[in-house]
Amino acid sequence: MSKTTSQRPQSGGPARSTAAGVTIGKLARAAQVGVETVRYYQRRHLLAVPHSARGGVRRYPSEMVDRIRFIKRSQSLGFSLDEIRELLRLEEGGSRSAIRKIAATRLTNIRDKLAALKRMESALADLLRECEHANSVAPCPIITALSVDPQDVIFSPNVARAA
Amino acid sequence: MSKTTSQRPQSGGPARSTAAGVTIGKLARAAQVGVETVRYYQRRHLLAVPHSARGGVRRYPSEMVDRIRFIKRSQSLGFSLDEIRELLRLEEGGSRSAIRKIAATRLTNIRDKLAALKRMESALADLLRECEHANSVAPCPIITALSVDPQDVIFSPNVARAA
DNA sequence: CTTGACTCCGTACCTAGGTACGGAGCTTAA
DNA sequence: TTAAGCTCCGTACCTAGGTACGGAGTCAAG
Repeated sequence: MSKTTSQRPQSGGPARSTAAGVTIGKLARAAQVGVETVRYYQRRHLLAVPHSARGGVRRYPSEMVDRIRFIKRSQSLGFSLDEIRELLRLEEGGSRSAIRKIAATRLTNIRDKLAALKRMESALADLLRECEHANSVAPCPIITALSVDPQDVIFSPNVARAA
Repeated sequence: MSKTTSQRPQSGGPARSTAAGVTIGKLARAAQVGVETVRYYQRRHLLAVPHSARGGVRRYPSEMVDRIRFIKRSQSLGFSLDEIRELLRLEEGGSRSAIRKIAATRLTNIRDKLAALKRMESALADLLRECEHANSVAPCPIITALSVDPQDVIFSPNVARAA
């Protein structure tokens, strides 16, 4: 549809010719990402750079939209771009166990972060509750806890900034 | 204690004189951070830079160790350096409500992250379980889910990379 | 008075995942 | 043919919280 100029929602302009495939701008719009993001994925080797057909403007197969969506969905599950590159490599025909291994590693990492965040959440919630119920002349319990408190209770060291 | 050279555990060297206070290296060691980290906190205005007593080497009051520990404990509860700067400013005499507001904001943020991580965790755990129980000839359920799946179920968009 | 350890200061680098800029060239509608 | 709008490519910038480097100065002990 819309080979000629008939309706085109997003900022129309010259972007197609008779050649097969779409230009990078159209690809990016279709995948709901920025052109710069597509180029970034190319630099990170998540997307191939098609051979430019003499002259310079490259044409992308429309399946590449699916590949970008794959990337985005994978990110939403917490995978890093490096992991997603592996997943894409394994996508067709790769061993299930390799895929599971990547997923399992990421799952462990997510659970670690979850545990760290839960500790923060409960410590902070406790302090906040304490502060709301403490009498007004006493020093703020939040500040007090942060000020000296060598007691563990609050945290095990170096759990906050774990990747 | 230990005004003279009597025992010094960590890599001795010239670091004190008759002047009051400690040098940056001693301060950093006492607070369990790197010298560069102390300087970084100075640049970020979490720590004051003492006037250098003619000649160049600055002397730090030992209370500054407590200040650095305050920063570290605050970080372990999830506060950003900007927030910690505020907390330090409010530490003595600041309004409790201002302190509570900072803590409450951070708590909300932590809970948001927690919710996002939980969604990731359960989606990923489900897929992994599915994959382990699926028969071997079928395509990997993880890949399948990432490949097309326009159905929501897995995620609400843009929840992954929230700050 | 030399030597070694430290300090001072500015600057660059790191992770992760992009975003932004800018000049040059291509494409196509008018 | 010209102008708009795109593409190409390299490079710099962003967040957050540091870490690393390197030259010059200082300080104290031997």
